[in-house]
Amino acid sequence: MSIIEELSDIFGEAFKSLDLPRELGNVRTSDRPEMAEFQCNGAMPAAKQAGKNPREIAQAIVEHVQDHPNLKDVSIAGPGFINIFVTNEFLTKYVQDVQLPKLSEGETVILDYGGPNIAKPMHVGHLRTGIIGDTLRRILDKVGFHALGDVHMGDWGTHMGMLMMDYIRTSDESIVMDCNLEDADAVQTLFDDMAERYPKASGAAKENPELMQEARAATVKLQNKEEPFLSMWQKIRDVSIRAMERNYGLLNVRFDLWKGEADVHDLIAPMAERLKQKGFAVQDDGAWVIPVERNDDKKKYPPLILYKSDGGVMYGTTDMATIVERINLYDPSRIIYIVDQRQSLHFEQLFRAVRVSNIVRDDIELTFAGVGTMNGTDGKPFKTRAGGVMRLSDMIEMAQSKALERLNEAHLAQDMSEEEREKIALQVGVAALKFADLQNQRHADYIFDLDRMTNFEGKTGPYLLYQAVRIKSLLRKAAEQGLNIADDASFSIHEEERALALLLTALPDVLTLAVRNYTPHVLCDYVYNLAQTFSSFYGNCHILSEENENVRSSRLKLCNLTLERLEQVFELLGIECPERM
RNA sequence: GGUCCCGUAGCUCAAUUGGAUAGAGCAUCUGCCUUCUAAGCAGAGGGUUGCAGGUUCGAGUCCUGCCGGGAUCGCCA
Repeated sequence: MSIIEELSDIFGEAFKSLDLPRELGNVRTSDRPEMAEFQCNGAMPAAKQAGKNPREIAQAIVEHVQDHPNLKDVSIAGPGFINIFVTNEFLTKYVQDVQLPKLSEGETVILDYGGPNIAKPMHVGHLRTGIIGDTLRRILDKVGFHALGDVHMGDWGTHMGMLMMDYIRTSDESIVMDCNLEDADAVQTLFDDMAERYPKASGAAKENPELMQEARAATVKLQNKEEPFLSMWQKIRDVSIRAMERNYGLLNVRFDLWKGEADVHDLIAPMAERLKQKGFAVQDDGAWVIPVERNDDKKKYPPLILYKSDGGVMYGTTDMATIVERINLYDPSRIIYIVDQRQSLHFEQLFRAVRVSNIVRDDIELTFAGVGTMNGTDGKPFKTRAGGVMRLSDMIEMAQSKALERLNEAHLAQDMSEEEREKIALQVGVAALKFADLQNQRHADYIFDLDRMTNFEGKTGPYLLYQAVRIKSLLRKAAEQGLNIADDASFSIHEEERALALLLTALPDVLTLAVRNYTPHVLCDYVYNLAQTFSSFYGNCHILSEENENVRSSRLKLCNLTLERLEQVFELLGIECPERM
């Protein structure tokens, strides 16, 4: 139980004793620290329901909880706010025993937050869905779900046909086939070659109908598992996965499932047959579609296209088949799509289609967790200075080298080897990149400014790492000097440490909030707040030189607990923290 | 034209889902390094929450109508 939950219980009981709903007793942290540590606002809605004066109800509640041993002071303010201060003993207990919420008994949740196409370099567009999705996966896993991240790559479309035909036409199949997957350099060379070829092949096919025809034919042969297409495709896929693993790895973004559209190819025909037989799919303009209109739609709603009029399938079809596969293999209670907000219509169609056709039971929750577009400082979709699409690997490299520059300027990590410093620079750069992104609300568009992000001052990833490293350094010094850290019995919280102590207890409720709305940014807010409050404490209270043994050992304990909490959140955000810098 | 999203300090973003005096960072200004890492700390200035109504004890948040920006609207993904 969290401190908020226990307080809510106390006040919930009080409301219940007045024949009012328990929920009115819900307590929250106060946004007015000088007036209260916690507050309960239930008296006002209660007054509305009961037709009474809110202050009278508040008064009754206060009288009911007046002598509770955990509460130091309870008072009424304004129209009926109940302001709460807790006792030191109560706070001390919770500071030392922060339990993360248990929101599931191991239900399976599938998160879909990848989507890169094979044979194409990853670009900045993959950054946001990747890190938000990965963080949500970590959060859900932490609170008791069995969370599975699926990369769901695009590996089965006409773009494969175009690329393969290009190799065949230039008699360069061997470049693909002879590549040794164990040789990192060879893999990189082939990947670069594909990255260069694909846009050319694609452009040529768009202009020349004959080439397009060839590419389509090759794609069909691939889908029929014919050689040499199948082997070639497998090689291209393997090499691409290596590249994805590298990029995602640098960002600490992990997946449990490396599946792609190809994995569900064989499920499509039987699924479509069933849909036709049962009448869920109908013919329209030569295409097979699933109508998904509803009576309360204000405007006619476009159907999901199952088969195009030329017999080909669309991404809605593969997405449906993917849902079929996921239900068959993993029996999830939720599927969450962390994808670009601009696809909201597509997913609404998809969800309606699988519901009306009874592919998905009512008790399975399908969620479209759309993410906003990443724009440049001009407010338009993010581009490089030259106007092109920025590769993800280039962006990570820029963040790293900027971090290295700043480390040198600030005279940090100067006593280390160059290799160590490089590693720290990567950790700092990635922290900057991820935190800059994760702290924004998920669904809104946001402006991505590399210069601002790599400034490393204020509300940034590097600030967080800096605070954590400072604590580590302090604790090392304390250990060297043989100083004691307070144990449970001797630990006490003093006035100037109270704000920090209160924050240390707040993580469970923040986590619950992040899960409820799938919004990791509340965690960023929390961790920054904690780091800043610690920094203020650190500036105001000297620790190692404190002469009062009890005060010193208790402060060391607070340092320990703060570090623990910071590292817990870093883990959830997929941010690595160095030992020293 | 329909639908969806957005509009909060000079800039970039928050605001615990309807709560008290709308908070942070950057930028600007003032202090603080012979004591634990100054990527820091303490403080100041900066707001008609796009506009106009409505709902109620109470609105940045909900409703209606405007204005402005973006996305999207069947055979691409």
